[in-house]
Amino acid sequence: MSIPLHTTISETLRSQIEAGDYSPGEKLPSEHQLMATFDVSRITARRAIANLVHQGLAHTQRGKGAFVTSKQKVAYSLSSPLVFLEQDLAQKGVHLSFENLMFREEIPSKQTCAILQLTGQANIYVQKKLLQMDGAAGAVDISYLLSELGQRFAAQLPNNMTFPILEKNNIPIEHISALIECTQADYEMSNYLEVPLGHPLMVYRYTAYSSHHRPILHGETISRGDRFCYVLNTQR
Amino acid sequence: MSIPLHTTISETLRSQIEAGDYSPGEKLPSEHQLMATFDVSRITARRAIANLVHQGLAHTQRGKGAFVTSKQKVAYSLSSPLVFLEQDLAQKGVHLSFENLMFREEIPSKQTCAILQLTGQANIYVQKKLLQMDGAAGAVDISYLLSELGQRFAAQLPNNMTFPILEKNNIPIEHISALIECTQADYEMSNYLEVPLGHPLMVYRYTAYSSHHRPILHGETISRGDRFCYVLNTQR
DNA sequence: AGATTCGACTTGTTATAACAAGTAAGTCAT
DNA sequence: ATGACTTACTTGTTATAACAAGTCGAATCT
Repeated sequence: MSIPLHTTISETLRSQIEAGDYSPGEKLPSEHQLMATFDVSRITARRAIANLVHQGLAHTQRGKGAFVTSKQKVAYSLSSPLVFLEQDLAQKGVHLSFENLMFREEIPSKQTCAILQLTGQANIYVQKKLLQMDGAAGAVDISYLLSELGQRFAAQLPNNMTFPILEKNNIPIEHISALIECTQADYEMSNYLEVPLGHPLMVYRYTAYSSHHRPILHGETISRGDRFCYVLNTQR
Repeated sequence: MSIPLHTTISETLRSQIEAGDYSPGEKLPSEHQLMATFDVSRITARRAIANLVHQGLAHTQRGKGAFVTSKQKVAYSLSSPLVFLEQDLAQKGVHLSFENLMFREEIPSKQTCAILQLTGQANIYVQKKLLQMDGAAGAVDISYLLSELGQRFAAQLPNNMTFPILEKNNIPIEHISALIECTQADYEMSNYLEVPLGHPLMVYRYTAYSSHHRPILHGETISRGDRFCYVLNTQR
């Protein structure tokens, strides 16, 4: 069984990257250079570069070229006691900032009603924030908050992360139930996070409970898989 | 600014998938059908399908066609008390089996030495297993075990998961330190896990400690991002 | 009834080609 | 020194084309 040409070329380039011939951030040969070097068509050269992009080893920019990706993940701790994202990243020398994309009251979906244990005709507040790490888009946080809390802190929430505001106002989070999965960037997320379509994303889907096991906040943090990871410790 | 044709087509197909026009497992229109429907070249039709594949919405098979992916993730619990993978999945009606790919003694890397706190010229046992869920490849587990444990349980370990063997032999795991990240499948992993190149994978990288905080096992479980997720509960 | 073959359909690979759109460096005018 | 313009290089989009390799169902043979 023969190996496709585009695979041969991309594996050659990968070996060169891994051997240190190309450093993170360094420009890879252009499509024309690859055509000449390997005596192939442009479509084959492009496919080889696309293979590297699909493996997260390179990224391309129209008019500029293809570059080796810079690998630098920030680890967020999931262990007890809860540490807030901003503080956790600040300890690691990463500046977290964010852009408020949405903050409004709306009718919750049935699923959100179930998760937040809402009765009657209660509304919720939905927030959407684009989190930037050292100025570069890193994650999108979408969350749903009990209406009474959304109203109460409407002035503060669009400009702050939610957990610290609750903490400051004597609404401490006692317990978080969460799921971690990875997905692939669709067009919406690829635009927000400045990644190619299909880029791996980590989703931290959480429900936060205050005292008496009351769910008050539900949401998900969708972060770039190449920029973010989670660490945790489990005791018997 | 105009939207590329291939994006228009793939977004149309995506809407149809999400509207239920195509059920999970159902065949999508062939490239020729898309060419006729949208009056485009084959390369544009192929690119539209590739967009869906990159988003995890479809998968293709040469000679057969393109199919809507079946979304079914298995959640593995990371919470205390530790539950072993086999039992956890069995409770969810998923049969876990595995194929032993490697079990041998070797000289550890410097990194593995540091993690397992090895002194002198100690060796370790490396194991590689392909985990199958209901017969389909779901994860690859690669782990490094203290040499004395590898030797002692050499007959049992290739045919069993490691944690239960240690438990049965009074070497209980007291604490696990772990990192969760996602990556993209390279050629090796795409072959093992039967996914396209670049498919998102979840990596659970762990170090397990026995009594007296002694690290005895280090490894990583690399699982298909479309088949697997983690759930956890965090208390204050 | 089962095995084999064949034809049609399907995706995968590789080629040539033209034009669009973005970037960067050099040149020129102010 | 700065801004505008030009040129060259780069990736992105879309087209046509041919052949390879896999799948499936129908027809034929044993």
